[in-house]
Amino acid sequence: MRRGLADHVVDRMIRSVEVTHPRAVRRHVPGAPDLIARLTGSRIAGAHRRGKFLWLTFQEHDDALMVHLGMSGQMLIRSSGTSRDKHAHIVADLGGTQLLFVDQRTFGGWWLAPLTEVDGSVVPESVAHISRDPFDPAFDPKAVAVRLRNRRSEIKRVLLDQTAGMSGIGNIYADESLWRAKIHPQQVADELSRPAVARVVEAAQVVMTEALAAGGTSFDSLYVNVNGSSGYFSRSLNAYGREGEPCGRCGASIIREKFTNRSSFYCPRCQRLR
DNA sequence: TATATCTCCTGCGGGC
DNA sequence: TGCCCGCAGGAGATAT
Repeated sequence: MRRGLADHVVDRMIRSVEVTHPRAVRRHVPGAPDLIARLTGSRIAGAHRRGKFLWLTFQEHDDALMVHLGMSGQMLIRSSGTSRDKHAHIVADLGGTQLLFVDQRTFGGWWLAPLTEVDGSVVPESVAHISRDPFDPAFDPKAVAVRLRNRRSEIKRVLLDQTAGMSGIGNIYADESLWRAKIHPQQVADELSRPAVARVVEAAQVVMTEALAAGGTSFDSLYVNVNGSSGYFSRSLNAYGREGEPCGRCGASIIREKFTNRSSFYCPRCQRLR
């Protein structure tokens, strides 16, 4: 999505902004009128990302437009005059084209945040606490493995914690990474061996690289790029969503278990709790 | 201070 | 057919 935005919106000026759902801008504390006023007339300078956080920078000022897609958010490019999507909560007119923020479940949103320097990188303040993701040039797998292994919590919880050492991993990629590394999701991180944690980090890098190459993981029309096309990584999933199906490695039936208001999928034979 | 749980939300599918 | 319930899940707030 970041790449798509870089291709379609960089160097474009925001001519007007319309906010039709207050929840979409709830993280912009001064409110929708302030967000609209500060974006209008701004020319987009760049599109950036860390983990699941996306932001646009501008030529005129040092505030970044933060974008988080939550579960169902989309950033879509449409020709002006195209019929409005029911869940298009924010529309930015770029002159001839529109940048839409569409979000069915309203977990995502837009807000402005000042840029700041953290650990040698310039990022929005909202991202200062978020760990680097595996595609960050400064991502250090060995240092990340040490940080993860310091946590006395289940390894899957640690992977989902965006501040724990590595960001960008959600429920799907956590299950896929742990399947690949042959680690049980409930294994406590600080009870894992150094090689085992290193294996998890490496597996996460591989899983996310493959997913990125496939355009992301899509199960339905909610997961699309800026042009509305879906990713195809879901066809490559080994554990997530495969309850009762044979493990591609050993043939055992994939198990689904409740995990903090969501589900974990894993192979009971390859991923034993030790 | 570290870790765990709750909450927000909408559309869909299943059960009755 | 219509109603109700559970489920999906990211991240901040709140609780332990």
